[in-house]
Amino acid sequence: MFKKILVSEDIDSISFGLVSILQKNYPSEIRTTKYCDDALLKIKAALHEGKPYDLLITDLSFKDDYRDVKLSSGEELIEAAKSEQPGLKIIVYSIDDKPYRIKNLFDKHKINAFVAKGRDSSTEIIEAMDIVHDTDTIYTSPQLSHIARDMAILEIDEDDIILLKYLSDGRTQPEISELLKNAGKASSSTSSIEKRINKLKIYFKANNAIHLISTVKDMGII
Amino acid sequence: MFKKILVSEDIDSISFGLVSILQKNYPSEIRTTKYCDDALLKIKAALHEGKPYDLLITDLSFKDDYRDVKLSSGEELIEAAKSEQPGLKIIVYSIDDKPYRIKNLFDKHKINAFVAKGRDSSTEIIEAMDIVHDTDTIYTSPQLSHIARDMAILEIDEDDIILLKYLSDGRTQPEISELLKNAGKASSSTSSIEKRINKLKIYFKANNAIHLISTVKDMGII
DNA sequence: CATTAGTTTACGGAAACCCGTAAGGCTATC
DNA sequence: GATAGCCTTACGGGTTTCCGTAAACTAATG
Repeated sequence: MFKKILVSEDIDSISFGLVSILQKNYPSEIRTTKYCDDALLKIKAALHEGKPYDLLITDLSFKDDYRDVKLSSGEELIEAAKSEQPGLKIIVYSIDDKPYRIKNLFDKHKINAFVAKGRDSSTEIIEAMDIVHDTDTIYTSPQLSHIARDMAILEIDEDDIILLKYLSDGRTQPEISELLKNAGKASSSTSSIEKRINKLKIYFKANNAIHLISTVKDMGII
Repeated sequence: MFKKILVSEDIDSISFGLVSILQKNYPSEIRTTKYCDDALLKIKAALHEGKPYDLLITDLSFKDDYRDVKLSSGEELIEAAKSEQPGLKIIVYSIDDKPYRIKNLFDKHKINAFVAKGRDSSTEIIEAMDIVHDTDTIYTSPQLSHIARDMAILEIDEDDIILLKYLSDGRTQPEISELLKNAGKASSSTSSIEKRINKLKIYFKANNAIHLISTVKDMGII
């Protein structure tokens, strides 16, 4: 059983509800933070005291407000936390159920579970905690199981993402070519860019570039 | 003070947290639902019994799942609820802080308050409830006050929205022209469509159509 | 009815995008 | 080092979009 849990979630009602759910099920020590920076500080401090957290439950998106923050997203917090305390188990609790982001979380950030905010998230959180604690198996909410399938065929890379972002920023293809050349990227000719866009249009079944950007934005890829 | 409150929110942890906050402050009768359809049924039933709800607190977006639903969004629930019980006070509690949607909620759906899910939403909910109960003033979360300003200059109409949706669906301008003609819309020539797109590009400071669609999607207009 | 103002449509050239084909370059293998 | 396969780049012509200008239409006014 987890002894010391940190909850990182900015929306007060969610944080409140989440803590209630946890307390109802486990006699753990639970701390909450509303900012990623604070979460990292707490993790560091606990590590220093020799009483480290053994589980981090975090959201992905945090609202901007008046405060200047170093870590502005769950991804950044996870990366920072892992480099401080590599063994820390991490459960992401988020509304964002876009295949690409979830895939990234498991592949790059080595999170242990992804629980989607939803009608049954309280039971899923508990399930996830049990599995993550006892085994090295990863956990995802049942309704996201289809994503495992999507993930397999999701073969778009960093460069694709960059290109899509340039397009969505209103750059023309010659402009993008220049930008990529200056960034020292390979295959930066207008021709290659055309080809890449074409590949993406086929992949996402888009009629034209506008449709493509619309689609990838809906999917949360950019 | 509100005597009978209905909370319509699909994510269990939020619903749980919200109810705790309400109970801590008011001795009201509180019911919760995870589906808009159920919320409407509860409102109808209470009305029939002669013990109607006097406040509805609802989210805007609800997750799809296995259940077939008639009302799939908060907007639809609000419209249905208002037609059943015009006097019902409504507070929207949502993460979606896009000017256009909020403007619509106040203008078309005559909601009484909009509280943004955030770090201080528990106090804001209480504030909103006090104001909405005692007066006919509308309430919005303080951090959204800038939206009142944005709202004033937000002069895009239904036809603009339709056009933007067609564009984001990958239609060409001649195709859109045909579609609008068939729908019996005025100013449906390719020329007029060009002109309208151009107006929108200027308005949203977009370099090209891709950029335009990207921008309006970010703003939650479509 | 003539004039004016505002809106819608038409048109044409320039720019950007789309799409197929082909040439050039790199690597691996025999 | 010749060959084949793969990736990148180049090029050309067709389509779509972009943008300015002008014509046609509508409605209101004197």
